[in-house]
Amino acid sequence: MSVTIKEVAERAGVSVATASRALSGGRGVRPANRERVLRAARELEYEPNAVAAALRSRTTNSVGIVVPRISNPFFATLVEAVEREAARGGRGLLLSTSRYDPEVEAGQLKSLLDRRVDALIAVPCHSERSRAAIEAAGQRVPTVQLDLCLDGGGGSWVGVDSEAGILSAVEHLVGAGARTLAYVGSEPTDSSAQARLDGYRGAAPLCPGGTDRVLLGDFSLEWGHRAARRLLENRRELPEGIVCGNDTIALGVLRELARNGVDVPGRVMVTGFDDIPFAELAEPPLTTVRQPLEQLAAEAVRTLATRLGGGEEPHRRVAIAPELVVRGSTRA
Amino acid sequence: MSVTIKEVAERAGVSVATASRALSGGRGVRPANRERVLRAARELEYEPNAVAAALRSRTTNSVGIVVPRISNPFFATLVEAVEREAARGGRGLLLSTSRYDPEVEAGQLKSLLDRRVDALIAVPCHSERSRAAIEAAGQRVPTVQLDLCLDGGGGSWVGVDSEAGILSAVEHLVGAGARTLAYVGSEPTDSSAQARLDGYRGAAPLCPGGTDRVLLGDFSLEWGHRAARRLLENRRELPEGIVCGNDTIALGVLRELARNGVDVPGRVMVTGFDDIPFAELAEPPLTTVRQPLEQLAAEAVRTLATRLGGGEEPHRRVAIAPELVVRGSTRA
DNA sequence: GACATCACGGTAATCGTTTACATCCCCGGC
DNA sequence: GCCGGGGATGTAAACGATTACCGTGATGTC
Repeated sequence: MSVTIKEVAERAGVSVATASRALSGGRGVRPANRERVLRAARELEYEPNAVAAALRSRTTNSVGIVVPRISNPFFATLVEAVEREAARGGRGLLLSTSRYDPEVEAGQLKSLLDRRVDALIAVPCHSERSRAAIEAAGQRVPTVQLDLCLDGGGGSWVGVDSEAGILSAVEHLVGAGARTLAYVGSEPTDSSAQARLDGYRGAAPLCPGGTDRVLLGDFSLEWGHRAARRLLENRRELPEGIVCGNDTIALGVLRELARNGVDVPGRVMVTGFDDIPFAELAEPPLTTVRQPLEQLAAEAVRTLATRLGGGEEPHRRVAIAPELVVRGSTRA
Repeated sequence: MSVTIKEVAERAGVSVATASRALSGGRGVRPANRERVLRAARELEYEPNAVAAALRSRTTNSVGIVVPRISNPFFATLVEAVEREAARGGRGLLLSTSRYDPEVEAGQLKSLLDRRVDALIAVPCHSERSRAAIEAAGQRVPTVQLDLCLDGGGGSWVGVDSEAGILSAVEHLVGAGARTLAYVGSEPTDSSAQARLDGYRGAAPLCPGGTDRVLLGDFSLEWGHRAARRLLENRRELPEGIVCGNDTIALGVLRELARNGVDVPGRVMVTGFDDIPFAELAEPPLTTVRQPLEQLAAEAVRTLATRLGGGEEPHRRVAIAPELVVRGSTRA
């Protein structure tokens, strides 16, 4: 069917060994021979069979990634950055989604391992029920947890320093004059939700007034709506600053406040977390904690690369400090 | 290193051939032997090497996809749907991005072919300069163009019926009382831009008043802003309906109109195209033409599946009719 | 001139499966 | 009792590269 290295070798008048050497790097081959091989390959329109190469060399030049979903812009951007980083190193990216189901996630990981990816990047969809599969994978190939991580740590991880991010949001709100705060976030079912909540509780003392209103639901727009309605029940006690666990919640909150004629940022200031693309399109544009996605992806791939380079490195845990992006939903 | 089928066969007391047959389907193996093989595999924690299987069987059970970018929510959703569809069939998904660069796109396609994907799905980033690479790929494996397509057709394609979509938007606007229309879209550098523009021109006669204002730029928010400013220059000639080439443009237009105190939908009605997630979060929520992404993905995979099934089918071109979603930016 | 060294190139083993083909056995029909 | 057929199994040849190992000739050194 397709032309093999054997035919290239024949046409160039050398052995397959020499042809192989010439085609991959060309070290230890006389320039004249190298040229003849390359020309023969070109003339025959030779297309190397990466599968065969992978079998023999025991490396597929590919990395697998499993994320909860791609339609979430946050993960999409992350995947894009990882893809670019991988492509730069000549590696392919095998993408899977877990749909927030640990069983599916385990199956996807297994499938990726069967396909012999050189390394794995995973966003564990559950801080406990993802453990078995991810640790098993870590036994077989370099594996790094991205963004979320397993409870209790264990294995490499690259993510953002959520506590620091929330802290900067709280500092900003207090600095801008907010005397009372509330937190609207998600139940701590994953490590980010947990860390953000911890961050809020840790930063609360900075605010002299009240900070005791903590509403926990999930990371959805609807929860933002509901939480805002709850805060609006007693108009007088409406906090002057609302720290949200992510941008989606914050957009929900903003919307509900607008519907009820509450002035943002005049009466209430709102902050989000992530800096999804719509954050700056909101009305008013949302002040938020930006996730340094490019950096996260680059760091994740770098972590894997050093592990692939043969170093039996100890596990790394990298927390990158995020940056506060101030927009119209808070006063400067 | 890892356990091979040979060891499984030994433990089960059969030949590797029988072990292989038992592990894949189990047809032509006595139930007793089948059981013993499966048990041995379980006990040894055998993990099949998909690379070796792929080499011998000449099929990798994987499909490649190349899209311009994944951070675009439209493509992200598409990729997600394709991933789900592929996973359902036990196939892996190799993801690449072209970053709207035909050269990069060609390189990615070649890399995927080297990896011997069974089939390819591509969103050609340029209607002409993508041609060579995509046609070359089509020679080697079943290939389907998704969403966008090459100029002049050729090869299989699955996408949305843009003309019909724009037509339904125009009909809706006219039905809601708009007497003058304008179109804000992208220069026809890709097939969708072209089809939507054609759609507008085709539908224009439905509107008794003027429809001659056609502003062409690119598919960006900024272009939406600029185009709206241009329309606002002469306030009296502001059209009563603005048909936008996609949602991003429409959001830009909405925003600029809001800044200038124009009542939407009272004075002007606006429609988008795509139905990206933020469309319903806009203020007012955007009436738009929804792309049936799940259907597109399913249809694309189905197209490939029939081609993989051995059928030397002629090329298929499938245009799915989109659905108009009416929201607050137009009057019902 | 002898010998160690070195760069290059060829032969063949190898990676872990699938599968073509041969073999064997059992059964039923005549 | 013989033969044909079919199902289960084993043997071994692929699949298409990489690479361990060895041979060869050139070169350098003494």
